Parts: sequence; C-alpha cells; structure tokens
Amino acid sequence: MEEQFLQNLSETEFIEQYQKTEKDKYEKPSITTDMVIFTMDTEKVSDKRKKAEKELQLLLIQRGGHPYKGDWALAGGFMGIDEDVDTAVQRELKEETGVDGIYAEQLYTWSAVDRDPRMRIVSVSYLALVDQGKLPPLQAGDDADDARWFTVKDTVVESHEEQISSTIRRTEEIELEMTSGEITVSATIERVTVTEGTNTKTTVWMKKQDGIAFDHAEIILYSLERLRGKVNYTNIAFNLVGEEFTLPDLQQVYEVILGRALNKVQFRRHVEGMVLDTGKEIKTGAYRPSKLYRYNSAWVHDQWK
Amino acid sequence: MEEQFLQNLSETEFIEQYQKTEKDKYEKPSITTDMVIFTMDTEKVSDKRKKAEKELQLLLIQRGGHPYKGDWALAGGFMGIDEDVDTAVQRELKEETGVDGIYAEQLYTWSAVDRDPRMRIVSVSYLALVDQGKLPPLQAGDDADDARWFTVKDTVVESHEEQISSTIRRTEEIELEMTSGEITVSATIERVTVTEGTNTKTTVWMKKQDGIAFDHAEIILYSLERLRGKVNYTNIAFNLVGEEFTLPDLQQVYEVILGRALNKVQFRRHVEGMVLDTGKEIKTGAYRPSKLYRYNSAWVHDQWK
DNA sequence: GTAATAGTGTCTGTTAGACAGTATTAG
DNA sequence: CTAATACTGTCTAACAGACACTATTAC
Repeated sequence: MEEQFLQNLSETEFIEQYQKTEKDKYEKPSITTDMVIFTMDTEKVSDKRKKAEKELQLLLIQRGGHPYKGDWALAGGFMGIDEDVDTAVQRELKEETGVDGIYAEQLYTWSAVDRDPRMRIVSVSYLALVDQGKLPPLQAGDDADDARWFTVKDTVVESHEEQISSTIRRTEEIELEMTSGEITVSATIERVTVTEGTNTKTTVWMKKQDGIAFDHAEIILYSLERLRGKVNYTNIAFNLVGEEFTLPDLQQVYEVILGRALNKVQFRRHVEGMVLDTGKEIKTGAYRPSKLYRYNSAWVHDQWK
Repeated sequence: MEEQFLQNLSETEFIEQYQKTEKDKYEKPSITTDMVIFTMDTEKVSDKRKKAEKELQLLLIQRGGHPYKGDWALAGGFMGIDEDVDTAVQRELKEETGVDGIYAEQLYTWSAVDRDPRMRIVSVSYLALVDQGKLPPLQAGDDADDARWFTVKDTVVESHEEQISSTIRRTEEIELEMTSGEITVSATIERVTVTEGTNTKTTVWMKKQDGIAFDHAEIILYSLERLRGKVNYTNIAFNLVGEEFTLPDLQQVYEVILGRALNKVQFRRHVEGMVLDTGKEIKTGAYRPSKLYRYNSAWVHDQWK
C-alpha cells in the first residue's frame, strides 16, 4: 500500500483502508498490568496490655505455570483490547482482593526487551493501597490461586560514592526480602547512578533473585520508594486505615512506611488539617482512650507540590 | 492448545510452544511514545539597555497525513519490537532535535480505547528538557517535517467547588494556548475531581480542541503541571540553561515555569547548595556584571521527597 | 497508688518571605 | 552624576524537632 495513495483519501476512507492494510504491518507487544498491592497488617498480640505492632504487607501470587513456575509474582494480567489500563487494573484488583474501588495510582511503564521470555511484554505498574479492615478474611488455606500477603523489608546493604574528575558515581546495593509464614523470597538489586553535570543516568541491575518472578523485585522496590516519598505531602497513607482511626494508629502507619519513629507533637501538627474529630473515643487498653478521627475530604494539596 | 499440555513441558519446550501457538492469540495494541519537549527561549531584544525576557517553548509537529491532518501533534513514534521505550525516546529525540543525551523522564501512559481512530494505541509520554543553546538553529523555513517551537500558556479560566453532603466536587476549566508566529492552536480542558472520604476520582474532558491532534493537549497540560511541581525540589530546571549561567538567568527560568515572580534572596538561598561559583563574570548591560555559576553535581536530593 | 498510653504547652533552631540597603557598570 | 541591574544584611513569621508536662484508664 502506497503512502501517497492513502493520503489522498478522505479521513473516513483512510481509516478504513488503514485498518485493512496497515494496522498489523509491524509486530506489536502485549500490554499487561502489574499491581503492587499494599495493606497495613495489625498483628494480633496476645498480651492485652501491649499495643499491637503494624507491618506493611504486599500481595504476591504463586505462578502455577511457566515461566518462573513456582516463583512469586505481582498480581496483574493482560489488558483487553477494548479496555484501558485503569479499567483493567480495577477489574483485576476486584478479582484479586474482592474489594471494590481500591486506591490505585499509575507508577511506571516497564519495557525492557527481555523482561518476559515468552514474548515482548510492556507492563504498566500500579501502586494500590487497601485497608485491611475491608479485606475479606484471607484464609491461610485459600489455595485457589495461591495468593498470599508478604511482609516487605528493604535494606540498603551497601552504599558508596566515588568521584572521577567531574563524574560522580553512586552505587547502592539494596536487599529486598518478603516473608509469608514459612515462605521467604528475596532479591538483591544494585543501582548505579552516574552524574556528569546535570546529566544523571541510573542503571539497575538484578544481582540475585530468589523466588521472585520476572523484574517484579525492581517494581516492588520502586513502589516502596514512591510510597515513602508521597506519604509526607499527600493523603496516601489514609488509604491504609479505616474510615475512623486514632492518631496513634495513623502515626504508626506513617512510621512503618517511613521506617523510623516520628515525633508525636510534630506528627499531630502535620496531619492537623487533614483530619476531623468525630467526637468519639475508643478504649484499646489499660490507659487513656484515644479520640477517633476521620479524613477531612476538604483537605487539598497540590497534585505535585 | 491445551493449558495442561503446555504446563507439562520443560520451560524451554514451553516457551518454544508458546511462541508458536499462544503468542498472538489475542489482539494487541501498538505502543508509541509522545514527547513533550520544552526549551527556554530567550527573546532577542533590540533595546540593549533592557533585559531579554524568557518564555517556555514546546516542539510540535504538523501532521502531514490522516488522521488530524494539518493539526499539530507532539513528537513521537512507534516503539520498535526490539527496543525499549527509553531507547525509542532517545532515538526520536535525536531525530527531532539533532541533540544527543537530552534529559527525558517518563510521565504517564495513556491508554484510552478511542484515543487514536486508526487502531488501539497505548502511548508512553515523556517530559524532555533541552537547553536552547545546544539546539541547532531551527530555521523558520525547515519545512522538511514541519516542526516548530510554540510558546505555551495555560490559564485557569474557571474553578469552583461544591459540597453535596460528604461529597466534594471540584471543577476546573483550563485553557491551553500555544503560539508560533502566526499560528495559534488551543484547547479547553475541563477537569472534575470528586472526593468522597479518601476516595478521589478525577475525570478529564476535552471541551474544545482547535489545531491540536489526538489527546495531546491533555498530555501537554499534564507535563506542564509535573514540570512546575518538580522545579522546587529537584534540579530539573538546570536542564533548561547552559553549562554556565548567571543566577538572575536561572531565577528567570524558575519564574517562567512557575508563572510568578520569586523573591531574590530566598531564591538564592534555595539554590545555594546546587550551584558552584566559576569565578567568572559576564557583562550583559549597562550595570554590574553577573557572576557565572555552574551546576553542582554533588548536590543530592531524595528521588521523591 | 502504678503502669501504660493519649494528648498538650512550650522552647529552640531552621527555613521562607519581605525589605532595605550596598556594589558595579555604561553613559 | 543617573539609571539599571547584581548582590548582601537583616528583620519577621512560619515550621520542624525535641522535651517535659498533664490526662485518663485498668488493675
């Protein structure tokens, strides 16, 4: 089909012709979604006088077939030809968790040529957060699709910086470890950032990968860093607590995400405009009851700030 | 092909079989890139005693064929089956601007089903910034591919907020206008944000579109907002100035991006750690010369912060 | 009362914003 | 000298971080 011929047609005729002769001229990749679904688990503590600790958990699914058979992967799936990525994500989130209207935000699109051994797959990753209280009781024995919640921990095991004339090279080695009961999967990721003037180039390298499928360790690490970055200036953390919550609980959510203790006064000042006092209280132990708050929908922030 | 049969094979056999029989079972979309390439234009001012004003410009390309024939579109193109999106973007940036190693950051992946009338196209958009000094003189008469630099201006023409019980609905009408010489293209975008508790849903609506192809007005608006958001806590603005620059010049870059005047003292304090004094000076008019600075590569910031 | 956690008052040091001043140049 | 812009010193208000204090409950 000659380009010239196509361009002399009317737009309607052009599109008709295009779909007949041009549409599938080149090989196309498949599009999938990969969802990093986090929840904040509250451990059941037997000692009533002690406060329950929280931990960040993430949903992984054991692969039943090749490739990476037996390894654990992020939830996700192929985008249908008549749905957009956001719709696909909401559909899959519902399928995986049984919850409707989960918070999900597009993270990054991964397109390395060899990221899937079967064929060319471009994947749009999403960060999703769900309140544990809304989840149907995920049974330990729900082996229908071998989905499990894993606690996540990322540790910087090494980090150094060297300067060769005007070039600065920063190297970081990060270990990602996820555990669910007796199962532990892990990966070691090396990230090298070379800065020359304004120009910065980051290369990521999977040094070790044990029980995690595809490039999902990299995606998980990326989502963890995004989550941490957004906690302080958005309302993202509120997606991990219920409608009503106490400030000590909310603070713990922040602390678990950031991986460090926060100052109580400063924390309360920080969230002051974001919460509304419900007037209610809740007794959780042998001490002063906490006030119950809810999210203040009128709170605004710049989309980027 | 039976799933069961496939899964009983070894991984190598499985992949071989998969590529023969499964790979193209479902219809796939095409993947393209769309690049929002900005530069900071310094207007030539005839009056030597007056300082040159800067303005933000963006590269658009006139469509020679259907669809949107004659309209202006972002630079971009199809991703090859054996390259990743980043590589495709760098290749196209070089083709379009003649400059190597341009700063480019992935923005968002657009996947609305009807965003291209020819077929299903998913597009990964990039924000790219290039120093005008590095650009080969873009001739007014370079009609080879009808590429032109347009000045950009976005204006909020209307904005209101209503609360119906616990639901807050924010409506914004934004006008995007781009001009290059006698050519002006524009679009009016309506953005409605409905907040209910923590749950926020944003719907974007193209109310008017004049001379801009596809959903590119929406992509441009998105990139403008990202650029503004990142200016204050990253080094992104330094990609719009040369190796050596004066602080008044740099401040003007910030001011043009943010669309407001900045306080001189505070600005200098803000960029203090990011710049290095070269010891050189430059005379630009009938007044005290400016010191020349360059970017301090050792400056670090949290990836997200 | 004690132990434990919830919540508040206040000090201090850092940062953002505004203003007024001095410095340097061409003409 | 003046006009124009570069650069600096300093005041003030806002915010982050730390500490010490009071409040409420079960036992």
